[in-house]
Amino acid sequence: MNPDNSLRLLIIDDHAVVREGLEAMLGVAPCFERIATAASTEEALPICESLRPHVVLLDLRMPGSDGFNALEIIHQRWTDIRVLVLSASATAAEVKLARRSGAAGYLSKSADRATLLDSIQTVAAGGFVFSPDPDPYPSSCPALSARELEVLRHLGRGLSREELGQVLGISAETVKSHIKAIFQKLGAADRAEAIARAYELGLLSAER
Amino acid sequence: MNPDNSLRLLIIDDHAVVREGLEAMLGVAPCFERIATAASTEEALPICESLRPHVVLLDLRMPGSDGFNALEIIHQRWTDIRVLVLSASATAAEVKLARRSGAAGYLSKSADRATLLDSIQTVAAGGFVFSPDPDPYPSSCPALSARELEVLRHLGRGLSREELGQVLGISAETVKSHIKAIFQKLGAADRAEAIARAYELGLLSAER
DNA sequence: AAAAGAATCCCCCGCACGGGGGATAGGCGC
DNA sequence: GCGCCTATCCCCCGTGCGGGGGATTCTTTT
Repeated sequence: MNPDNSLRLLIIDDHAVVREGLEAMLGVAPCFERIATAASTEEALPICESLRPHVVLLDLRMPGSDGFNALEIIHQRWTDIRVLVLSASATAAEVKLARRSGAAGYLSKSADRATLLDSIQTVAAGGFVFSPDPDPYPSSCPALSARELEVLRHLGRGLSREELGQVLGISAETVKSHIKAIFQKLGAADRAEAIARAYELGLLSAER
Repeated sequence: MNPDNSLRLLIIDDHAVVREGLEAMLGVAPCFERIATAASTEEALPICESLRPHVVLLDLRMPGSDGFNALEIIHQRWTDIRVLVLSASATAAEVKLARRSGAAGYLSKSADRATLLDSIQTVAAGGFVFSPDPDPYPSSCPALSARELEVLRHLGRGLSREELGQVLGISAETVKSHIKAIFQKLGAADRAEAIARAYELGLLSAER
């Protein structure tokens, strides 16, 4: 599909182990012209500009500017760059959200090397990789919708209904409806419990 | 310290990417006789028996039987095997717990390749690696008091001030004071943000 | 075509929440 | 003894929160 030495790849992950590991693992494949790495979004942007990678491997969970930010920025600024999201927990809701944010694919870290290489090539060729495979995680959560997950994330930042509505461009009443649905699905009595349950279920993660 | 080709290493991580990445990354080092991998605790135990690795690289965050289990089992069954814990978030409490559970070392995934290799060799030689280095994470938490942490935990269970007061045997007003202090220390606007920050800072942990 | 779900918006209402003031004890350091 | 911190308790007060009831448009599924 892709001739040898033709792909430029950028790996964005805050963990050196994952970063260097991926580099070592993919470095032996003949299809890459160059593999670059970045530990943060800030570090990644100038590299995108200069290297013009075909594919970006992006970890969603990073401290500071979270992965979704990076995803949206890259997708909007360089529409030709294909972003393949690599995440620890592949929640259905998060996959959906990633897709809507412009990702070309979403891969669990549980994927093996062959799958990873395949996915990179597929994505580079203009394809999409959104495996509907549920991750071997607790996942006994009644699947929040993409919108609900988005609301939930902002709840964790201390936003009021009103503020949240402004951020999302919807009315505070709608936000209320979403929050109500979240409570019901997570079996939470209030926002605090909802956030706690979200962390326990892996819907939110400490290593952003 | 260690002659070439003398070390047997077992990598335990549920993420294939990390597993194979580490393998590829460490494979080039001359000090290893053999590197094996396992995706779960169940998979790892028979390998420990047959391979008798000198060092086990263990990821604490795994679904099902969590990492601490594996750590304790391995440490008790094969006292000569040195376990080097590799974790995403190096919470002080978690490091302490790992040490007490028999780990020979605790390393953040943010550690670079050289540090990792060093640590493996140190541990294999009978040494310990418990870097008191705070992770490049927010970690600027102004130390909640024991009582405040207790209150915080219950907040995550959705208790009201009144209920919380009954559980702790104090008045709801006092609970309010504690909550107020928690907000101030964590810079949170409300309970939801307090819980989120607590998880991010490692004050609360998803893998109980 | 019909059913189901998601996302959007609206009403009423009670009360718990969180911010602002305090006060009184006990423990620890020096 | 004096300061500092923590834990405990109390008041007032506005408003945001969450529960209850709805409605309308979509898309997706059946």
